[in-house]
Amino acid sequence: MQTQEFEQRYIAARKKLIESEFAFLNPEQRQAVMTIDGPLLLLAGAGSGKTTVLINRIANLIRYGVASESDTVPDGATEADLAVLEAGASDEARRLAALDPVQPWRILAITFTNKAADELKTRLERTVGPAAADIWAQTFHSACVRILRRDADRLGFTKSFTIYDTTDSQNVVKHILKDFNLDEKLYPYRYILSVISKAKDEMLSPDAFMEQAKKSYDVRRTKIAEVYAEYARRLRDADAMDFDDLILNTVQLLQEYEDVRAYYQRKFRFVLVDEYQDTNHLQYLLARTLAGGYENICVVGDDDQSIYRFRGATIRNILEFEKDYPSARVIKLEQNYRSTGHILSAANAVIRNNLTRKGKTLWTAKDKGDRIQLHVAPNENDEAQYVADRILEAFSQGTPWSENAVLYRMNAQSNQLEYAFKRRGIPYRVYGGTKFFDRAEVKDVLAYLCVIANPSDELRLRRIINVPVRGIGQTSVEKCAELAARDGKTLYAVLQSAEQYPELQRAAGKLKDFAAMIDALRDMSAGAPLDAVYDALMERSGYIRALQVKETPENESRIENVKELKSNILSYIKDTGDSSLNGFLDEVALYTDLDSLDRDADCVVMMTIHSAKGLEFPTVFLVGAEEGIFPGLKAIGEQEEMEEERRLCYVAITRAMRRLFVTCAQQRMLFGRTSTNRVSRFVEEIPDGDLDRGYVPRGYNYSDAPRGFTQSVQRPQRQNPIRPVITPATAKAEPPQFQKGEMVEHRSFGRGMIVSMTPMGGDFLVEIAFDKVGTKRLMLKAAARLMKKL
DNA sequence: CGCACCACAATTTTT
DNA sequence: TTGTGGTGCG
Repeated sequence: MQTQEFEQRYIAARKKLIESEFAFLNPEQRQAVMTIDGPLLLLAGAGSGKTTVLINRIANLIRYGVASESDTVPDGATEADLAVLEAGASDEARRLAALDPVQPWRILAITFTNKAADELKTRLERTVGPAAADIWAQTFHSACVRILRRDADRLGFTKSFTIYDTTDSQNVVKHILKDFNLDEKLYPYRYILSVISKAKDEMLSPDAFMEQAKKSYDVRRTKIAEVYAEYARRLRDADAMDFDDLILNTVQLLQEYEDVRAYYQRKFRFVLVDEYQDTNHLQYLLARTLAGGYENICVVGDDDQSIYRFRGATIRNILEFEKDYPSARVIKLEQNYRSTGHILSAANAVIRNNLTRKGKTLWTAKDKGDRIQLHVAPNENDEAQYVADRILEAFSQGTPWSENAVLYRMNAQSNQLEYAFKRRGIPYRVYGGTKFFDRAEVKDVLAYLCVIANPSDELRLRRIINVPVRGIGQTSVEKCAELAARDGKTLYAVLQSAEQYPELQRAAGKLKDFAAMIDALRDMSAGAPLDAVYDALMERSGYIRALQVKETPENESRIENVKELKSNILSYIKDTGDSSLNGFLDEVALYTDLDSLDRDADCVVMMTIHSAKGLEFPTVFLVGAEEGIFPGLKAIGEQEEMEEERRLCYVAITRAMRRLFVTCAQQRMLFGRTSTNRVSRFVEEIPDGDLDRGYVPRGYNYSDAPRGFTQSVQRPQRQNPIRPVITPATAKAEPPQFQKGEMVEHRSFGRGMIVSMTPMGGDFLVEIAFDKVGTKRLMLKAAARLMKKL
């Protein structure tokens, strides 16, 4: 018999034990980890350790189940048990503390990026061990694919439907515009896609959208409705879904099919959503529906970091979470572990100017650190030089290149910086450039694989039907398409039975051969592992052979890329243990960022502020802080847009751990036009105490400053003493594996000779004369792993 | 059919 | 200014 006193002591001891397990967290973090039941909104400021909380919350669920909040005492509990619990941490005590532990497969943790999902998985693995493998830690899109692969046939797709990426969607729309004879000026495909995307977000079917458009008597909108309908039809015919469809169709599947909904709602006892401020309406619905069984939904977000409004993200989701879930509990994480005082104070001051926000103020236990350094350069060229100089200066004092990040509003701003870095031999890497999977040759091979998996995929079929050239011209393809339309077959089906069509007599043989090749590869893919299918594809299609015919450097790099794809396949098989074609294609379709930020390479990092979200760097350069650039022209005079820009600025500032430089140019040439800009209002919003304005030329708003002055001469001395400079000679320099005069083979630049080698910091600056791409200056440490001696 | 040249447009973009 | 996409010619 358990007395009331016994129960209370038992519950208290149990809670104390769990608390001690998470003693390394701060009180708010710990509270978040130990809050179990019902909806929970976690307002997590930048750098407040939200991923840590997410991980440990899951760990708590798996280890202790609902124990940290429950007032239930297990039936058979004895005095002896209590004694063990009260004695504190031991394996036995931990076992006793657990109450209804949550099975890992009943936890769904949704993120936005693959990077975030991967990080979550890796850290979960480290914290909870092998159990991590069963947790659904996925992106919105990959979770939807997983759900749809089971039941897509109920929606009229096959289970091996294809995923269209943005480029595919664009191509479909472009084709439709052409077929409909619509003027591209009046109907830009980008705009149309954004309208379609918005319609999907509101769950408006093409019919419903059309009805709405007709009611508005808007001719243009009515036309767009027709395009939308045709777009939907074509994707359906191709057995394809675009990114929005993945979410939309999942929501529809769950809404329309009681049994499917019940299955997932019973399955997911706990749902966690990361970056909740970036969810759009559909994603909100999805999360809400999936969590509909137990309503144990925990969302983590920061309204101040919502920067994807233009993509449909609505800050409403986070601002009104408490309305959506009246029983919701709210916990704010306001202690920042990333940035020093001045930086944080500046971030707070800037964001405070926004009206639409929940309101929270970050604080730090760190000291004030350096003030934010402002630099007003006469033009964008000097601005870039200033940045390069500061980085070089830091490097000579022992700071690795990779501790520096340069953030800008637009990709177009990176050029001048690249130029300045190249001239000084500063190794850098630009993120957000052309991605591996966007290369034409890679897309070709992937198109082959897509067609093998899904012959209805006409878009991709058309792409490769004559690549490499096999004598199937435009005319033949169009004729086939007409026949397909006439007989209500797919284009591919016409190819397969080409000999039956007298219209095709001349091309029939080639068409049939092509279809036979794809068919054979499909048969093979049913049994053989993917890498073998790839080899067979290369052999039978002659893709690489065709590239080898002409020995140009471009073709060589194309061959490299195609082969690189095979190593991607191999590592996919190795990582997942899955060697199916469909699995790999899903991965590729949803993975935009495979060559993601690798920490090994010691390079200065350059990217847009958008791509920097979620990252941190010891030193950050925020460049182009000018009215018209940041905030952008389009935001000036628009309240909501301006607030989004300000949030973007908040994100930028809070990326910096120890040092933040803000730069702007009085005159800037952008898109071939020179303009004179004032310093960004966001800079003016930073309190004087946190900002070192450096040297400000008289009348800095205008273009009358003397040209060609250099900042270092005219700027007053910094207040903080500059650390002694380590001369390159005294820095620890490893003996180089390479020597002057040697011939080397570089992975991207090819064959070359080392012309010079200059010690610099703990590294060497090498100059290599390449046969094909001319002389390049590289930092040896970074380059060495890409080179071998010849 | 492939390549060269010219016009045109250019926030941001997790999937 | 730079990159891309479309057109026209060899």
